[in-house]
Amino acid sequence: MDMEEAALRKKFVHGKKELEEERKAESSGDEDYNSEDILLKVGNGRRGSDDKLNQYSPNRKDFTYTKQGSLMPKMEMPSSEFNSNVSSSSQKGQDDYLLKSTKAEMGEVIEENQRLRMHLDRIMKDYRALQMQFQDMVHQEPNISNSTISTTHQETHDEEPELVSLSLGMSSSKNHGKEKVDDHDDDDGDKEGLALGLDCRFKLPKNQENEQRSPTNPSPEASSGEVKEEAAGETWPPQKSLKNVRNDEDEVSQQNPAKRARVSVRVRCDTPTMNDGCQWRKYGQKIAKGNPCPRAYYRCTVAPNCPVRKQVQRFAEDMSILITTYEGTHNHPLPISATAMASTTSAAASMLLSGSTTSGSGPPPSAATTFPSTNLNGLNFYLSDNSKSKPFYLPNSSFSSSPPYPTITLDLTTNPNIINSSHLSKLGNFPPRYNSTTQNLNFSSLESNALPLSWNNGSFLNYGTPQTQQPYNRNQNIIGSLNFGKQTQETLYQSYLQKNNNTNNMLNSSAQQSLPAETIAAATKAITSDPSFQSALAAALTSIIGAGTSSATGALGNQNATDKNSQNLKMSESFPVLSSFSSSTSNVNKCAPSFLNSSKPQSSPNSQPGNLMFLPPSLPFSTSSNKSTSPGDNRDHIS
DNA sequence: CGCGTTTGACCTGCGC
DNA sequence: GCGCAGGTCAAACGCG
Repeated sequence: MDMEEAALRKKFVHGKKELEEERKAESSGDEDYNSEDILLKVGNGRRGSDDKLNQYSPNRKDFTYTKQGSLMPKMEMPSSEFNSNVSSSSQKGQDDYLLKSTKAEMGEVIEENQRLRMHLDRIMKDYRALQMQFQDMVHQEPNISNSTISTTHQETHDEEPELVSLSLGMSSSKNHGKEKVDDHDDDDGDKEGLALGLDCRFKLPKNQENEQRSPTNPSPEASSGEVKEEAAGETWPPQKSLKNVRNDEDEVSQQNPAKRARVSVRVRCDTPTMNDGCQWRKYGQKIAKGNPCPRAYYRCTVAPNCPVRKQVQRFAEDMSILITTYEGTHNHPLPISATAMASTTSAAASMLLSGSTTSGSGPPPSAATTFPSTNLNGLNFYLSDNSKSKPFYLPNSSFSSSPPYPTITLDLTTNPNIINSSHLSKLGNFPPRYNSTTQNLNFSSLESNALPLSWNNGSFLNYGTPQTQQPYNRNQNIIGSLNFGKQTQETLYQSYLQKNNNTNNMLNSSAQQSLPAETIAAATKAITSDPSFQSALAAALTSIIGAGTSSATGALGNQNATDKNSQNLKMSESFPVLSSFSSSTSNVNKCAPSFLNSSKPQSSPNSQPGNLMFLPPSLPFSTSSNKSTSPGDNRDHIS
């Protein structure tokens, strides 16, 4: 008995050791991934491996993850029994049973390990091949695209804008990829394969930023490394309001007549607005046609000249849904608390622009794009066009004339039924004048229909460190809420931004205005094949989840009592990053109620959501002056 | 008193 | 040209 047990243990340990050794051998290369990283990366672009990857889902009950990412069988018996402390004869029967079952599990584990090894090898090969492929494209395309992007923008300026809807965690998909997103991994991959700039210019002085802006690529953020909430090339204010624009902004606008993209974020939020980490000043409010709820206009006040504005409006048919539309490009570094949102929205926006200006003829930057559905880091990420699946939206519905700007909507509400085109149409032109072509992107997490994302009134991610927020002390309250490695996030985001330039250039260079259907297909390709977008999205999502796992010291506050009470994900549980989005609908997306809150006892209920309630009272940077730090603070009587 | 919000007026673009 | 609607301005107002 004991000998058998010992043999089993030895066998098991041996198998485990092999895995570890293999991992070491693989990590000895240029990249320092672990198996998780590799799986994740491959998951970015290769749909074909989804099923395989799913095997690693921590959701599996018979396996658990070790810190190193290796799979360990979940032993039914206590570890003490496994340590051959089987002296008691009364337990012999039980021990026999346990040993028998353990033996069987051991065999499974060994087989599993072997399979894993094979998969790992294959994945590594695929990944490197893709990496090389993309790298080649990145190196080859920029020159061409740089010379043509300006004209491309001109040519596409009048092209019919599209509304792209991004739905996070809304549909039930079957994919359960291994969803853990490893930021470092992304960084590495970006660095090597995507040539993403990792130089952090987050605080680049504005003049330098302008210098770094490529004349051919209007996106300030993309080149300057600033966080952008809008798509590349877009500039605020609209041409009609240029009279009030600063000179530098005028220059940008004039140089970049390219269409502007808007990013609309839809969140269930009980608070007037969601706190996205930026400071906003309300400058107007208006009743929009078709929506009894007034639309509020906010201007970014982080920097005096920041052209970024946003509109906040309640959803007409569901007042609990708050729609925030961002427009413009920040000309200043953003508070860390704002980078998460910014990265997500910028990714979406750039994707939108890329897709809208890309013809379907060109090969996607990377293989593995599957239309209309793609697995993105475990997110079922599919796009539906007018002719195909229409999960939640009814494209071509009641949108009126051609919208001035392409708009991408990030739908963080959990109820797919609510958000659909018919509802949109009743928003009262919010965004205004939307048009026919509606692209739907559903970042659905498998079985989950809810996204644990919550902005906590906006800042759903807080991974910053004080050092990075020097200019924005007011927002530092967020610090301490979720610190999971700012550098990783920043790097990743920077990488995304920089890479995005390349991608856009690439896409634009090959782009000609195309038919709507083609445009949709192109957008799909662009989206699904754009590792940067995936990375950015994954980063945002990961940060959320990662934050949740970390015992967020600070709260992401800003929730009203109701939100706070809302249940939340048990972040303490092990989860695969993206797959973990399976929260009940109720959890989802109330601005405040985020799972993030769950990690934090609502110690600091703040009547003013905008005020970074997150700050421990002791923190010096909290000031009362930021009354308007976020619209949430502002008493905009929306709804 | 300073700062932010409110709100009516104004500007602009678009469709008829 | 007119009307409508979105968007912005800026004086008035309120709050701390």
